[in-house]
Amino acid sequence: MPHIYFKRGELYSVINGMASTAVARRLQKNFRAAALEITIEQWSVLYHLWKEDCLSQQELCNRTFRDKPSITRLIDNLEKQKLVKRVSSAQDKRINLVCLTDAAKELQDTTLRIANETMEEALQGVRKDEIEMVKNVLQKVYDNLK
Amino acid sequence: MPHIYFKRGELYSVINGMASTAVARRLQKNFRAAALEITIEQWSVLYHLWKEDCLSQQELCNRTFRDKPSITRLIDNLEKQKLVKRVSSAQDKRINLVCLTDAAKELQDTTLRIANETMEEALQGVRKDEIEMVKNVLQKVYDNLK
DNA sequence: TGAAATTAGTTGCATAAACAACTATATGCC
DNA sequence: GGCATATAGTTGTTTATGCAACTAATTTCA
Repeated sequence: MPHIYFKRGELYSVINGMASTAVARRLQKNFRAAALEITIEQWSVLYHLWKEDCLSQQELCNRTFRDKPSITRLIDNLEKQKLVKRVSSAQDKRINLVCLTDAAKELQDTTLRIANETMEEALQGVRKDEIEMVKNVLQKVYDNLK
Repeated sequence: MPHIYFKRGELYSVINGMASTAVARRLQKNFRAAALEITIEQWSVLYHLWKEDCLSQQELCNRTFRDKPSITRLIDNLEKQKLVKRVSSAQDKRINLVCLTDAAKELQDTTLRIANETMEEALQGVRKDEIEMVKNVLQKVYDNLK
């Protein structure tokens, strides 16, 4: 009868997303407080498009760690809100390029400022080298399971 | 025009749940492979009940970091699957105590073994002191936003 | 060339989460 | 006692996720 309960440091509490959920909720709350009508999931897609516009849906899957149906529906909703549009690729008709509208471009600065402020708040009292170490460990966990 | 993009170490990638999502998916996959018909969210509720049976829904909210409607519906589904039952508290009629059935008690050992194995796999190459540091940082993040 | 396999994206279905509004019970306090 | 307030839980609505099955376009290769 194994009553081990995650002897290697309570993995459950390490990685159950307690912190990421808290950050996500706070970020969503701060968006709402600024009258920004987007979800953090939608924002995470826009975030990658601001770095590089007109990515394929598959590329957005890779960069946001979501599966294809999730991206399909996020893009559906972003398109309804006139924040992106699907443009069929001329080279490969299977591919939809997802491109930002002007309205989405206008959201960039405000939402990134809010995200940075939220992160500052979340990481108060955490040293840079600690952040680096957390990043490295979480990356290793991700790679271990990939 | 703030093009900072999380200067304090790409908080987005630190905490966006990439690792916790990967662990959750793997755990779910391993449950399915063992013909266990529960979701990881349901399992996370059972996990706390195995530690201490007959908690109130509110207490389950606190321990699993979920809000009340989420717990209501998780308990609804667990009750449909005959894994828990709601017992009205004699002292306070507002309170439902959520108690394990025998069927749920039988799931404990197998699912905990699978969870431990999944965690071993996820944490390969990660030292104990690194796990401790990650726990501490994520706890600090959580406390900062609470 | 043309059939098989691969890749990109969509749809259906079940579960889960966030938020607001709601009911019911209990507590505080005058 | 009785009214105001707080607490426990439920319901409705919208959004998001996971999985499987599906269509359409492209690539592989005999």
